[in-house]
Amino acid sequence: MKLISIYECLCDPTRLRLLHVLAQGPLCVCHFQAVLREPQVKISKHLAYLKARGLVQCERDGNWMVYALPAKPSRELRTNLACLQDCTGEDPVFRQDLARLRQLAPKLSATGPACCAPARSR
Amino acid sequence: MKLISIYECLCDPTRLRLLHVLAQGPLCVCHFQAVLREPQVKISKHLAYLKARGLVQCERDGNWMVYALPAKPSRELRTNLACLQDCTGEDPVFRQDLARLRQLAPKLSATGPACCAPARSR
DNA sequence: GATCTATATTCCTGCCTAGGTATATGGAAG
DNA sequence: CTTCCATATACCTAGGCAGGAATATAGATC
Repeated sequence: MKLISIYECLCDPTRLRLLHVLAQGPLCVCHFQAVLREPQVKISKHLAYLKARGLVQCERDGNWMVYALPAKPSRELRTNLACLQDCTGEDPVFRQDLARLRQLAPKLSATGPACCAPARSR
Repeated sequence: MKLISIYECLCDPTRLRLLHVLAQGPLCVCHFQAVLREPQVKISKHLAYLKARGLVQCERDGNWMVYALPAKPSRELRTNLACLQDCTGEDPVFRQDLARLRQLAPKLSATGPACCAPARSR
């Protein structure tokens, strides 16, 4: 029953925040650290959890790992992610995450979703 | 963060089945036993879990405890229950539960949501 | 090859939960 | 008051997960 693994992913606040932010577009781990203000281990482990259950995909880009929602989400996943977006509107934690993500926006459009990228080939 | 407790409730198969069946209307514990074909302890404990988090309400009717979805569900709960209904369509387990519920229908309309009720005042 | 950086993994501890068995409760009926 | 029925709770065991600290890995740079 695959639905269950979706809900298992959704029943932790950190993972909800990750998915909520990911809905805005792909992101690398260190950007997640900046947006959520949580330690690297915590972020990495929750992303691994999500990946093991197919809620996110990832791709290496140099030193950085860029995470994204699946290109072709299942019907259940699509429905539930939409539902999540629908439920996060008022909560200050989610709003603050988005606010910090927006602060990163200029850097993102310069370098892509991978991080700070001081000396990278693009 | 109340959303989390909703998802905590949704991440167990038995609880999903209970909520799915409850969407059809209130029901007593022994009817749940018949519909899910699960032992009484299991049903009772999961209903208690749901109740503790406000996903169901209950009311005593003689010897029977009748469980129901909240009269005024929060926005998050409403959205997620709708989403759940949307995701359960094809799964054989959920379909079978509904089929067994329908078999109980004549008895239900005779006695109300409380059980077999051999000698009851209505 | 040595080093640095970003990220992943391992190990540990504490907590929560699922499931079962046995037992308790609370109301109805005799 | 005793018995019976439906349901709830206590107790136990095994497993999973969250979080942190320390360490490993993989690619880039020198």
